[in-house]
Amino acid sequence: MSRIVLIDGESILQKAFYSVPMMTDSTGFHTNAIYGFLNVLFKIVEEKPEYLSVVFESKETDEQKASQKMPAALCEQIPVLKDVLSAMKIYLVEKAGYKVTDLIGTIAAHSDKDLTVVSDNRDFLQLASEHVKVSLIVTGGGKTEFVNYEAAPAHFCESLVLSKALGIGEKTAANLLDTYESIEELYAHIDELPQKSIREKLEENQENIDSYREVYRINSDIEIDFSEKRACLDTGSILTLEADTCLRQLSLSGKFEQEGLEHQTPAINLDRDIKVVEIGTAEDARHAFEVAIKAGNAAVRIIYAKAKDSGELGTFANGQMHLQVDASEEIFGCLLCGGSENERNVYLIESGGEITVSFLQEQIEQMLLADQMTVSVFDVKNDYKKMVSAESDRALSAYALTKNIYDCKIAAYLVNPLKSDYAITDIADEYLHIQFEKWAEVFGKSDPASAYRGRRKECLAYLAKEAYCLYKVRPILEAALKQNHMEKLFRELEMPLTYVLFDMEREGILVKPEELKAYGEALSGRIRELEDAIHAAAGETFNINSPKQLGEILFEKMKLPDGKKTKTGYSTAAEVLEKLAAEYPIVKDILEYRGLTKLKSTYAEGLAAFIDADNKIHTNFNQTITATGRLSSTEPNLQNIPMRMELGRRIRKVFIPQDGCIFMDADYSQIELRVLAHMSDDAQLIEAYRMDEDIHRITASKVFHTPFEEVTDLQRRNAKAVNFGIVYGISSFGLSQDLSITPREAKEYIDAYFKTYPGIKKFLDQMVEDAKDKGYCETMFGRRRPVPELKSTNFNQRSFGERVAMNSPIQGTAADIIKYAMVHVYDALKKKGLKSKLILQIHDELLIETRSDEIEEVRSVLSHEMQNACKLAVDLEIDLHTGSDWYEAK
DNA sequence: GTGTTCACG
DNA sequence: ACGTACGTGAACACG
Repeated sequence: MSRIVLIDGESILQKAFYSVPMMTDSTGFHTNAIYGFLNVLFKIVEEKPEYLSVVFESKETDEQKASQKMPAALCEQIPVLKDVLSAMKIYLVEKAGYKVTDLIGTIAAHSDKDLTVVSDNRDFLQLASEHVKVSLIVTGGGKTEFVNYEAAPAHFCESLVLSKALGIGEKTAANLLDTYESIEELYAHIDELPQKSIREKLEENQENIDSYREVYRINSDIEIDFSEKRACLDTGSILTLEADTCLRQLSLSGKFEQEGLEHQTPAINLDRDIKVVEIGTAEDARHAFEVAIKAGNAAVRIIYAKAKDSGELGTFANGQMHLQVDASEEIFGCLLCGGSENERNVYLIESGGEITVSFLQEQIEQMLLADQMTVSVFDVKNDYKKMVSAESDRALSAYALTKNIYDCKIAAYLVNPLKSDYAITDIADEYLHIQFEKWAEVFGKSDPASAYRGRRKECLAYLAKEAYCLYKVRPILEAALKQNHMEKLFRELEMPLTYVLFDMEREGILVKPEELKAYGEALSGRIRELEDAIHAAAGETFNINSPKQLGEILFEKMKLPDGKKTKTGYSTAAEVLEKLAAEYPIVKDILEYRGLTKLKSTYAEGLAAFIDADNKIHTNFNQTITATGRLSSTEPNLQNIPMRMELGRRIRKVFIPQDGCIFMDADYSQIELRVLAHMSDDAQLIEAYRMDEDIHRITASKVFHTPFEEVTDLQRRNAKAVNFGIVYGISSFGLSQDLSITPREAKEYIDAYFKTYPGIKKFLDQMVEDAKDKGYCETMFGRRRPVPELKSTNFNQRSFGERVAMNSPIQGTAADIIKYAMVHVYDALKKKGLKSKLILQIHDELLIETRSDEIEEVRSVLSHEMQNACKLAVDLEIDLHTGSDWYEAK
């Protein structure tokens, strides 16, 4: 017997809210109503109804709050419940502007199946009939039960209207109607009524009766598409992995023990079940992509390597170098999951024969740019080279190029930026509960291209497993991002940015290898001198680079007054040595030696090792490393090229633009402090920025009660240090270290600062409180960082958590802003057809290799997009310079 | 692999 | 009574 169950969403949720004790997830989000609702739902599901749907009045949350005085703690649970239900693949019905009663009434009137309406609203009894069962929820004593009605009680509609209109009890109304049969009859015999009060009420409200009839009548003539097919319920799969992920985030996982609700265990053995299906003809390949596009959803893993080519050098027997040219073909293939009926059959489409490299690239690109498509990938920045044609690269914005791409690595990072690793195996384990061997466990250190050369089959089988996992995990990550309201950040910022970074890396930065070499050699002489002097002063030769040996020499043999200790011994950090430098020449030499060897090994020699055949350095920008949302740069790190000291700064002279170009460099002026001014809405700090004067001097003037013109250098320096400290999550000890003053004095500065800018104090306290409450802090754009340290019982850990809660929203918002600027600058340059290229980002700074004939256009794009990356209460100012090398442009 | 140091924002 | 400024990456020494 097939029956449609319709659940009145709001009324059940509301009932649950008031009958289940308050509970929250780890972030402080209220979950009691959701929990109660799901208990009801699962109870219904246990009965294995064939069709089930939850009906909501789709009101805006704000509207709800206003119109029904709904508590915020309940309101906030509604959208989340809807997400959970969607994840369970339960059919949600809602139509703006209509009451649930009317929606359900309409569905009931138009269905030829029997219905059950589950609600807390007695009004539904009007519908009760042979075909419509009304199930009213009754809670009490921790139990939830349903009272079923298969027929409306006698005179139900009339007594409902009467009781509402007169404000009398339903019982009283029903008794009256038992006697007089209808409201009209009642009025006809009004004089016979014994109670004076009832008579009066009847007389007063005679005109209202019809309007009450209207209000309580259940309409059945709404235009609504109710799809029985979509309501069809597969009870076995209610607890999908998406749903499980949602419930885990709500700390509700495992709280339901109803039968038939076992987790949908991925009864899958990747090695046994995932099959690589080789596609041999262009026609089959085309078909596979067509199927994927039609499904609107697929996952791909790309394998690509150039054959041994011009890059690799061989050696003749006589020692002469030569280019080793290997005739072997280009390796290019893709593993496509979602292009077949059975997702466990992963297609291998490999170049060869009639499947040419360019054909395959075209097919992939077509899928990438199709309408209504989602392509699940992993670390897509590495794949663009083969996924996007030169034409599209030239013509399309980063946003357009990435609109269909779903990079699971980026998504997993946004869900939780604190992980040390975002390998596919980690993601599969966490979100799919699927375990398989890490790449390195199978193939060691060899990259996919060389693994392919030696162990083709195994390599492809591994990539197929990855493709399958990406296919399965995408909806789960999507649900998690949706729940965290991070879809926009993902779609409109991080995904387009993947393409911007790809292009920056591909472009690289040109260097002058000979000058870099000369720079290193120039250091060597002085380094040797210092080495000799230090050894002579110590009376023995030792390794100056060994903190252990150096500590022993200085503090034991030479008996210098020891300062700080580290876990392993004496600290020889610059901070300690600087205090001794004035008195002991050897220490001064050591500091100079340290500085010079740092420049030589890390920069002169370190950078030289990364110069490619094109005389360029192609750094790697990592988008999934930092806890705050910043980028990081590796192999080599081009975000820490010396700047503060003149000698080191000269290294920047070896970074040069290509022929016909200059460098244009722009950096935000105190972006973090401006973000703080905006986020805190502190009137004083905002005003200070509107004055358009030296912010540190203004701060000094205000904090030390000194006229602006009379602020001393020391006062300004102190104010500047406090400004920095504030952004880091100030502590008196930290500030005292920085300024070499006592923590007592530091505290006085801080107190004076907060007195000057009371809004800042309030804001920072609020940030900590919010983070303690919710378990995470967030940026203006909704980027989150969990702060588990706040729960620590260890004072230091907890203090650290508090500083993180103050710093991360600021540093992270600044990171979001420059990322937006990058995407906008990139797209604007492309839209204007300019050939100048964004090549570096250094946290608050962008470097553009600017064609000499585009200087003014680029200047205008760069400054406009950086200054207008977002709207703040204060202006975003930049300093912009040009030059013929990076030293000059900065 | 971990700790120390130091380059940057 | 704790012992710190926030965020990174690379080189080097050492177990």
